[in-house]
Amino acid sequence: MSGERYNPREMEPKWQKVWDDARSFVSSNDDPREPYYVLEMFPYPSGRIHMGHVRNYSMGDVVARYYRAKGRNVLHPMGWDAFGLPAENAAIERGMNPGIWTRQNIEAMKAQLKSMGLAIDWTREIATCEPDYYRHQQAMFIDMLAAGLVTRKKSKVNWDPVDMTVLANEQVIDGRGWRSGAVVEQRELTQWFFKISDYAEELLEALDGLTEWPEKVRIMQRNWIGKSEGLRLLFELEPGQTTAASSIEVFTTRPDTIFGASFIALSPDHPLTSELAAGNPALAEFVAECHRHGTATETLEKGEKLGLFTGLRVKHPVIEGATLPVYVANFVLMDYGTGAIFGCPAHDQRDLDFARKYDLPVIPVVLPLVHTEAGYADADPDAFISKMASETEAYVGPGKIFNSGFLDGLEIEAAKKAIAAHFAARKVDGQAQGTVEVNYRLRDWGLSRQRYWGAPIPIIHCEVCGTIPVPKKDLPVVLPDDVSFDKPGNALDHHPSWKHVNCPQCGGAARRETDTMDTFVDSSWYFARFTAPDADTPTIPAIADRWLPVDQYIGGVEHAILHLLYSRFFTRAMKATGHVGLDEPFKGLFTQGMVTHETYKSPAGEWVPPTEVVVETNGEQRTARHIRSSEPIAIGSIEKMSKSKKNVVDPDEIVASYGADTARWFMLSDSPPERDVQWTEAGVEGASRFQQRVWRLVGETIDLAKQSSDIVHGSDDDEAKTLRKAVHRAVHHVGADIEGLRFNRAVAQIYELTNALVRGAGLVSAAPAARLDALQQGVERLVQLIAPMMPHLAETCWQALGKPGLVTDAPWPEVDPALLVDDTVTMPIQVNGKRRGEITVAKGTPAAEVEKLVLSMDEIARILDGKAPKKIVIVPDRIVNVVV
RNA sequence: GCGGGCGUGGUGGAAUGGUAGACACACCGGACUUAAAAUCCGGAGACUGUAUAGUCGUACGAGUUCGAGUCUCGUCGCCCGCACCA
Repeated sequence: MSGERYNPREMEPKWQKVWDDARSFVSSNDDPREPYYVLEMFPYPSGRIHMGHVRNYSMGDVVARYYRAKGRNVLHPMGWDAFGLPAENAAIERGMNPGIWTRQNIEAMKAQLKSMGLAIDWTREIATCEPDYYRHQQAMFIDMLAAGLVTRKKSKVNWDPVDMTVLANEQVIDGRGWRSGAVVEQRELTQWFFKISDYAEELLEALDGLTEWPEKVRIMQRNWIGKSEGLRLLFELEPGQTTAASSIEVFTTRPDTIFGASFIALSPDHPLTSELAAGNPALAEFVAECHRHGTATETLEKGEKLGLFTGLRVKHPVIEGATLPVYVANFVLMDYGTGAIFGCPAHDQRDLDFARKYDLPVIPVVLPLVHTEAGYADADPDAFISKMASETEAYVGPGKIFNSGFLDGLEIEAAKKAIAAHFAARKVDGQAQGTVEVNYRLRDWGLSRQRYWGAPIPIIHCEVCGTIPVPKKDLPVVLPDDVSFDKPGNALDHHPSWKHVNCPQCGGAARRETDTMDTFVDSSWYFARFTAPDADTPTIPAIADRWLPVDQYIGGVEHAILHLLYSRFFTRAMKATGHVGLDEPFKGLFTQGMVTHETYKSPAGEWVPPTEVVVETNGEQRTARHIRSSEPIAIGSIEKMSKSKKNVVDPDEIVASYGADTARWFMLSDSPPERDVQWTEAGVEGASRFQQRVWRLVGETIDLAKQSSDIVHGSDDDEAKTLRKAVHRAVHHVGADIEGLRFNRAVAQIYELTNALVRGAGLVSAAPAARLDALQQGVERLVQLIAPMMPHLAETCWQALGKPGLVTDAPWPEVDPALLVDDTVTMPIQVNGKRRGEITVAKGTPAAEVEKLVLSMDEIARILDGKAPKKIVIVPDRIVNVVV
């Protein structure tokens, strides 16, 4: 049988059918074995899989197949994140119904995924656009509403005045609508929110427990939640002003710099600003100006600070008789803190920029430490004050408070405490002037989308009864199929009859909510639905709790914040409403890198796809030309595969020409999985060659066994022993590397083992009785090691070797610990830290004996040249270092 | 600006503080072949014209250590995330 090439095109569909028929990857909720849940982020059904999917699902599949072999009850499901804008765009551009378009895409992508030979339990497949899925989401929304986890409030949206539609943030490009090009306006709509901010502290604290998450993702979430501790502080208005208000409340994290305050600034959206603008045309114009610039990126990037004096003045809270001017400033945000600040220019960069522009006082109150010959010392106050008088950089470092009355001499933290106590004891408008407060950057999660293709929010608006949830017995609220997209705006809203219903409470005429849910809601619980995909309730809590949390979740970093944070919140909300019994959905998280490719450009400057380019290597030189026209092609930089740069490689074509195993193997080899991988023709060729190499090795082994069918196996000779050791080492390391998701290292181990086995096969004929058994066993183990990565090849080899059953069902090989250790060890010998030789001794040789041996060595004596060693460091079994 | 990460041969990358460059790709040489492909064997960090020898070498500069790619400090460069959050 040797000499015959392995044909993946023939074998891959064959084995896929065998696994299907045997229901190999269907997992049972009743299986008593220890569960293991591995999940890759489910795809949006765009219609075609891309190399990023291949990489993502290859990794998950290795984990799934490995833990199956280790005897765990593995859950490895797949579904579709099927709601979202592209379906509506297809409807508008091609006149296709979003549902039909989406379901066609799902079928096409499913076929592609199946051709990869993934160990997926397809019986649990779910698509978020199906009423069977979103009815449960609607039910949970109602539960969460009842539990006080949902609220309704006004919020701004991006409004495209030409298309008459609400735009998502990513549809706003440089302040204009992506389709119409019209300048986008901000409009206020009443929308639904999940009260995720109520969980800010808990979501923050629980991050510490997610030890199997990348540190990077945890930091990103921590920053996103953005906890800060500060003081709410009331500033009394001077009497006789143009407003009825008597005070302004600000939030600050630097109350210690209060003696350095030189102005108050209000957000353009502050209620007091609106009140004042009503009687002040210049201010009204300024506020309008700020709104126009609000979305324009140039303003943000330049960061120009603009403000307008309101004419109001407040009393300085700690300097008797002093007052501060009140400005409206473009850089003050309404939705953080109180929408008003006090400015201390000396110690805040923004405030300093503002002060320089409007010529406001700069009063230093924190004295930095300076480095002197004697060490660190306080800076000279007068010198610092005169330096700051013309300085353009604020001092934000540590130091001692000065220039600040009763705070003088305190460190910053102590001063914060002292000033907080001071203001807590004083009263303004009958309340404490200052209150310590913790603030979070995290806002509530607005889930309303003015879109057709999403899960309907199950609410009915009644003129009489108000906002009424749809009774659970009436769920699901199903999207109508007969919609048209010829009018701009929300097709659901335009539907002639859908929204007209009777109020479930009073029976009178009422109106359905026509907003649908953010698709992030869909993806915030699908992992739980997989545990009981046919249940009549959203979950079966006992079953969900047995599988969850997901042991290993794998996906792109682009979801590091929103999807993962929302899922963490939603799991808590599901717990609060009795749908699961746990807080954290994902125990282990892994974020894989992107797939990149070289870019190519024609002389005309157009991007050229790799399929139309021939790359030629001439020594060190690489040149490219067009496959048809032969015109020279410029080889450009390596970029993430994207349609716009045309540097994409279609997985279908790779599977058709090289087979799924080759694509999978290449995705796993070489590059560490968390880093970007570069797709290269040479790399794929190499993967394909390795596949053939394994196949030849198997064939050769079978031939050797046939030729030696009459020999009696004797005991191992040294070659056989060496081979067995190599095998056990490889089994050990590959297992550990897969568990640690170091697939590239697992691959390297397998290469090494293959090299050893090929060499071993060449040595069998000389002594078959002593060596054949070791080879055969080694090749069998090799097949098992590659099975999680190249499962089709592995099955073919397994069968050829005459092994019963499927390698997919074979238990992971056991490691004999005795074969992992050598009885001798080679220790390098260093002289003054430089390697000068080595010595091979029995393992565990005592240091004293090693020292004697080393000093008696000629080469060492030569290097020492008669000098006596000052010290000899010996780490047993590791290294010798002679210090002269 | 703030936060995080990274910097190792021609390339992707290995290396619990202990022999730097495993493994692979590309390259070069040889074998087989009429020839090519495929395959097999071998070479290879740089420099010292030779190499069983030596020197240098993990972005750069210091430091800790018997010993540093790995730890500490500083500099430079690249990448990512957040970005007027008071």
